[in-house]
Amino acid sequence: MILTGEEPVIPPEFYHAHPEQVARELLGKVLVHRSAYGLTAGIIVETEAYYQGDPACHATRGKTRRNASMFGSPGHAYVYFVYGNHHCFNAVTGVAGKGEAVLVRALEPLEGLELMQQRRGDSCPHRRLSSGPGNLCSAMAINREHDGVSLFRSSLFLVNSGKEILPSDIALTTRVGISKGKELPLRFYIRNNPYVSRR
DNA sequence: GCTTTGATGCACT
DNA sequence: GTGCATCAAAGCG
Repeated sequence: MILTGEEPVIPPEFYHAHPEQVARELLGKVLVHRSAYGLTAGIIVETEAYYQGDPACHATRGKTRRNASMFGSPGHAYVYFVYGNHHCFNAVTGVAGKGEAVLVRALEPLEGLELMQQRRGDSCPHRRLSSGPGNLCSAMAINREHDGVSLFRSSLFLVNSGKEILPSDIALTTRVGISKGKELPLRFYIRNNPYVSRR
């Protein structure tokens, strides 16, 4: 599949739903970044939901400078820096003020492959270009400058691919890398997709 | 202030 | 499978 540039941008209303639903529906959608150096895009193949009251959710202990954009309008980005090395990209969902979001964990590279490779380094195998939340931010050049930006009218946005993901193709598991709420099944990925970060 | 920990990834065994 | 780089927030006092 190749982007024509005519794909409809996903409207803000799409994000006005429970993060669990958005996490499921984001699979198969395309994340696009028009940077100064060129365009990169990938199909979302792995997501995790973080909701109000969820012990693993960054918003659970209240609003801080770091997580402030989580409490903003749905359809905006929440990007944070973690482990001193990596950025993680989320789409804010639900209702403004609640602090709910969907973490995008892996993309199937679609456009700007050379640029992604350049950003990730020559030794990075194709399969790992944008597999894992830190890797995908690196490949897409997503960083804290994107924290809080609109996902429907900025250079970072989502479009419909027209590709339909069947419920039977979606796997549901527990989330990766958390210590609280680890038993909750809130991770979604496209079954048998080679770009998913972990089985 | 000072310590701990984290929604990670990579090199190495 | 294990160890560790690296640092900003959060938690504590």
